[in-house]
Amino acid sequence: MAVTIKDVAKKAGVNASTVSRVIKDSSEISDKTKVKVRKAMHELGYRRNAAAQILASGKTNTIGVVFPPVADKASQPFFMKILTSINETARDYDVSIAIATGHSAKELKKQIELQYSEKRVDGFIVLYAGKNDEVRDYLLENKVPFVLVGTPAEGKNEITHVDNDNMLLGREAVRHLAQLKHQNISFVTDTKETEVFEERYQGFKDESEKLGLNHDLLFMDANFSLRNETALVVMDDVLSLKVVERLRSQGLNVPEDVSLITYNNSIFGAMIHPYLTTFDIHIEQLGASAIKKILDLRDKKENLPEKSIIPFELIIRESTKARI
Amino acid sequence: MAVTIKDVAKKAGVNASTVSRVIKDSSEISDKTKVKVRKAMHELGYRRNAAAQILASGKTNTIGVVFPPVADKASQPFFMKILTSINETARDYDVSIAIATGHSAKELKKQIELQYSEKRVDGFIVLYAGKNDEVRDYLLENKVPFVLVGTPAEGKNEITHVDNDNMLLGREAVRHLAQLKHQNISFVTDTKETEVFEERYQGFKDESEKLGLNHDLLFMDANFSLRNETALVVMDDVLSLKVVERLRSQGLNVPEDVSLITYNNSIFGAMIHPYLTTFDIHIEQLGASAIKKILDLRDKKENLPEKSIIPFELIIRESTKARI
DNA sequence: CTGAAAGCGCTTACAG
DNA sequence: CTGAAAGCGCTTACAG
Repeated sequence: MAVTIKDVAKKAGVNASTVSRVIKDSSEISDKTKVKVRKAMHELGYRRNAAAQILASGKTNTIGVVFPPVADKASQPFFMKILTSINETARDYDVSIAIATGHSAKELKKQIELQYSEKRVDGFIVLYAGKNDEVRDYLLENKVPFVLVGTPAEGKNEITHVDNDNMLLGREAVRHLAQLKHQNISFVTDTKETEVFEERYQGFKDESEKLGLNHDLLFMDANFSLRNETALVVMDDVLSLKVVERLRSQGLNVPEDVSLITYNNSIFGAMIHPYLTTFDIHIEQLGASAIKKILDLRDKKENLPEKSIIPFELIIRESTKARI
Repeated sequence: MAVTIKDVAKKAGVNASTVSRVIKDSSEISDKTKVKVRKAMHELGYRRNAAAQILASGKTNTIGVVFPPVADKASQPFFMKILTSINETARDYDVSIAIATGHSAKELKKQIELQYSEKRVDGFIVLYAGKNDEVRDYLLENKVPFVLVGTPAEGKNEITHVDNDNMLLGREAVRHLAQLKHQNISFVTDTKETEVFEERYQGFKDESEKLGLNHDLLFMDANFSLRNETALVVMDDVLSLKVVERLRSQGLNVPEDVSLITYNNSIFGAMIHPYLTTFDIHIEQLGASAIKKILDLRDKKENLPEKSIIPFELIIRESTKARI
């Protein structure tokens, strides 16, 4: 039915193995033959059969992307954005993307175990870095190639991961606020479970102390309220929307009464006023770097785990303002 | 290396073809043999090789999901949510998901053309329904099985699609507002290009006229402002965030001065006050239904295109209020 | 530089 | 109900 390598071979007057070599642009084949074969491929509209190639070569050329086992992936633009970037970079390397989603780590583990054992994927990109994660344990134990986007709580040294410099991100936020003359600042989070939080908060603390600022940690829940802060560093811009609204309900306006700086530069930071001062963490680059890393790992170009640090960028908008 | 069908066959004392039949639970095989073979599979930890199965059977058992060619997929929780639901339903049918993303229809088309011609997917679920879409033209012309989530502007009769009843959604919004005694209402949108808009707006108009209400259409741009409206119907809850904020900047509060009802019931409708009165469009069901349809199409269980209508549900929260 | 052959791990008519 | 054989469309040592 479909045009195969054999049809091309016959038309070009060569052996099928030669066609195969031309497809992968083998340096063994003469240019003359290549031209001839390519012409035949083109005329016949040849397309390789992915399954046949995978079966014969043992390489799937597809990478699994693992989403976190939580219900609200949809509320964080991060995930859709990095998926897009991963998919688009993958295409440049001629690899496909499979996805794994689930409501629990157990479900996820089952899914990736299946994908890997049925030889559907060569490895994984894991989009979250929780503690004691069943998925990561499985991958590690079975020596499945994977890279983490984020920073693992344990095993930093055994796991290839790509992330921003979260400590520095914490420090830079403080520095921006200090430049604006703020002296009483707090860090606001809605989770203390993640490594991202810990690192950013650590950076926040270190720099605050270095600069001699009063600082504190605030948890965003029903009891959220300020003491004497004039500025806040908030974990992400979706959370910031809530914080801004809560402050307003307490009679405090951003940035007139309190400045706010946050992270991620998602669309939600520039949707309603005050537009948020935020750090762009370069999600496209995180995704692109992750796919490159996993391919290197698979091809054993890199054997040692390493951390890739993606630069960030401060976007100054309306939510931060000099204290007068 | 890995355990194959042959290993299982040898261990169970049967022929490889018998093992293959047991795997697909063929009714031809005796229960006795099935038990015996399954025991062997289990003891050896057998896993099928996906590529081999695809090559031999000609069925890929994977479906491509096509995202819209726009930059801001990430701002609409819809996409991540339906992707999750599609993936999870797909798993129940033992099918995998591939994705296609791109910045233009041309890019997308190239991608799906590749996926289909390399026999990586059996068909597609298309997540958008713009007019004059290159992707859809390609699918139609080449008789590639696909289902649309949404309603196509043209070819409603030739394309299997799943959607809510958008006309009814428009009418019901008006009805809710009418019950609350509002008489001057407007429909707010930021796009007039989509079929969803047209249908919801049509329903809005029809019902308004039927009930004798004053109605109008407002475009959300820099000039956005109300006339004498006391209530609005807004295209989605992310847009509603902007509308609420814009009104506030004009001295109008929701719901005290103007009521607002919207669609989608995303997380953003219940994140900051006023929590939005909204229609839940049952995205999980849209996704689940889409995957079932495409599999039926592939297996020719359904030959005729059909529209599946997914029910919706009104969630009353803070943004609508009786006029006094 | 190229060909002939074996093999990847399944499925599926065909035969009995 | 089960087996033997051919075949799906590639890749890759091996040989020359």
